[in-house]
Amino acid sequence: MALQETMKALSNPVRREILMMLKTGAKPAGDIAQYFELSQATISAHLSLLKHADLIREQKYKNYIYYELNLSVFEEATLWLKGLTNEK
Amino acid sequence: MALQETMKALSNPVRREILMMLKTGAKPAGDIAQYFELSQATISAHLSLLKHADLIREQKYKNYIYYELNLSVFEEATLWLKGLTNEK
DNA sequence: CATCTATTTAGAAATTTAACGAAATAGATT
DNA sequence: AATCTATTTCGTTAAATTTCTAAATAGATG
Repeated sequence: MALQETMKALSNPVRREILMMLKTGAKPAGDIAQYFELSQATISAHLSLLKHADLIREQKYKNYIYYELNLSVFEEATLWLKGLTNEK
Repeated sequence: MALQETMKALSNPVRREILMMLKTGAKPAGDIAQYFELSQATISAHLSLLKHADLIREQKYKNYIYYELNLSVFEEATLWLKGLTNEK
């Protein structure tokens, strides 16, 4: 089930912050890494996980790999939470 | 930050299922444990984590400890997701 | 085509998480 | 008070996660 991957991906604060960064638009991996006090490799691993969870997509341009939000997949997580809080 | 605890708690499938179980009303720990093929001790640990994340509350009655959803805290998680999906 | 540059992959260490059985606790019930 | 019952706590183990450095790759650029 995809929900598990989504929730797992969202459970890490670095990954959540990456997602927040991408709210304002696609960014190359290097820009993202620079923002954190973590190695490029570590950020790359987080990006890979987010990508596998389908929360972000990559798009190559020139020498760079731009990452951008894939909003549609958040729906499922939102719905799960709603299902809990709403209807009786 | 509370969001971290909330997200961490929600990242585990057993804990999410426990929350779903509690949708229909408060249940004693034993009833919850019986539903899973996991030891009482393991379920107790999950309940403890959910309690610390403030997603559930306990309520003692007779010999039992009933657990129930504490819906208000889900709001924060919902809002975080909304903040991501809604307007830039 | 040789070499930068951006990024990923590999391998390893440290930490966290999830699980168990056994022992402890706390509250009813007899 | 003694005992039963529901649940937690303890100590341990196995697996997963997060991080690092170093090496590999893949595309531009000169």
